[in-house]
Amino acid sequence: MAEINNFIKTIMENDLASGKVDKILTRFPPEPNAYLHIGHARALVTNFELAKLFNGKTNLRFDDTNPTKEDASFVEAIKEDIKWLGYEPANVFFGSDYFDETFEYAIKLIKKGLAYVCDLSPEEIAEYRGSLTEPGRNSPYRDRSVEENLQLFENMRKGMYKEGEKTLRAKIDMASPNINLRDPVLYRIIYTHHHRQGNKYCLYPMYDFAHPLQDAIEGITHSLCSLEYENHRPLYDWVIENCETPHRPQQIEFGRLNLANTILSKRYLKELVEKGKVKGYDDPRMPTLAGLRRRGYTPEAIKDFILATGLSKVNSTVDPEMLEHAIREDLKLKAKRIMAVKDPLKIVITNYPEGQVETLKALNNNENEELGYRTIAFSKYLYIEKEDFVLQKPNKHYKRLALGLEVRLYNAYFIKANDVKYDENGNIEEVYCTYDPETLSGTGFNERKPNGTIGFVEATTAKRATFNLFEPLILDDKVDAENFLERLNPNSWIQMQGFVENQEFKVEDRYQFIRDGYYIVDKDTNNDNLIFNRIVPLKTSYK
RNA sequence: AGGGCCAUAGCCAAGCGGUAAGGCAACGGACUUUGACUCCGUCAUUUCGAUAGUUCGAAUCUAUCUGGCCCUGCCA
Repeated sequence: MAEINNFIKTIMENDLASGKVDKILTRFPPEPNAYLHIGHARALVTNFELAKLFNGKTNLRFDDTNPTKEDASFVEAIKEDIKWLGYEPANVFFGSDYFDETFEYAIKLIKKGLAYVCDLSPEEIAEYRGSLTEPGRNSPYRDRSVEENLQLFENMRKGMYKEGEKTLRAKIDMASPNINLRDPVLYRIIYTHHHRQGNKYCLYPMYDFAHPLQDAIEGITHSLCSLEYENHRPLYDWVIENCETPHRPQQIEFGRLNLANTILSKRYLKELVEKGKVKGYDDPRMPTLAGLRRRGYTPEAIKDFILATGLSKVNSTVDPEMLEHAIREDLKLKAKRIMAVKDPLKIVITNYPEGQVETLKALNNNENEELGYRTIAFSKYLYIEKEDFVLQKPNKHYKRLALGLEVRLYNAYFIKANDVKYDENGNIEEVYCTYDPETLSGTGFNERKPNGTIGFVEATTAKRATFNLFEPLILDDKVDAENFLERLNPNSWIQMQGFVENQEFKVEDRYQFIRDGYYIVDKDTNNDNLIFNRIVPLKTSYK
């Protein structure tokens, strides 16, 4: 696996060396309101790998402070993705389990005169906040006494007010150039059933108040988050400072990861699913971890990809080629090479005895002999890929079959194409070839060079199979989120019916089909319905 | 425009005052029972967004400028 090296690692090294911290404790804090996607994998892998590097630990913490957006089903999906990647959180916590403790800290702020109950409506709060260029004005409720605030806050907790009627606000600075510091709301009233707490609370802390406290309570040393929270760090620090938490975590921001030509935002992934443009969050075309898993990506490939792309203080848009490279690299030595024909063309070996089926020994992976051998069939009747035959060699770079040319059938013999038979529509129906028994693979035959090597399957023993090929959902270079639905690739899922050699296939086994790509046996596969999903095509370079 | 952050090749990304790592992609070539893999080679020196300065020496320090991202939810 690639080595982890980034500015956060340096910060941790320094903090450890200076004695600022004596162990590393990170946390991965998803809000349970969406499926994890490849972009989230950066935060996930970074938090776990960095902690692991320093023999530290990582907590999984569901940031569930807004019951109107969250759902328990996402909790399970997120847990499963993390487990799939091979990470085991030291603890699984829920931000909402700290509500009582968080509440006590709010009381403390009120007593210190640093928080007050405000009766302004949402519109009024916005108006009083000022603008980017103009300072805000103090709320008329800013100077309520500590006693009155305490009483009102208690009433809020008891459910004596309607939603939106009152908030608890921090008393900081309405003239701050950082708008997050203009008396931010700490608590709001919400009467919605919470996925974990039920109807126990009607008072919910805002992210800006809850998050630093959650980090402090758990003893998080380095709280990693994305760039857009940089403006919130002064508030994060204010909360930690003024709540006088025993432990003081530090927030560090890094750039988000995007994939070129891929839409990653929650809102749009949700739209794809809800409008039926894909078959669900685990549709193999989706950039979700569930989708990539279904597609056949391995956890190792995902992790390698994340580490290979690194991270810095810029939001990066990485070329999907890098992800594809990671999965090819991982499967290279692991996947057996077998033969399949997605679009069959029948071959008749005219000098091969009718009715005879020969068994040949084939190496499972020419780069890794440990994967052993299997047997494949050969006879007078074979299938090859339609695109591997043309009547006449089109150019000197063409390395496949044509009339008068000889090619090697992978794992088998040289065959030479002599004639073709057309059907009533004028399409090529069969190709008549002769084979040379001297040229069997593995015998070291070296008298002449064939015009390339192609795959084949023996026709009488072959298994029928369905091949699913996937193209990016969106092909444009610039993904305009506003009207992406209209520009979805109509051919993003291509299905082909063909044949594979006669082997036993288990669900989720991965193979390399010679001269084509890496495939996984789909979970819907059964005895009479073999389904292969193409994980990624092989690299090709036609000249 | 008030504030914050960022800027190194087509895409990522090291570098932290001593003379531009690495990966992906691309391009030559060798090898080959996969046009794959592997191997060899090329790929920033009017060079680190631009300009000016400090210094024996600057991608690294300073100033100014330019460009990009984020911030006016009782979202996270």
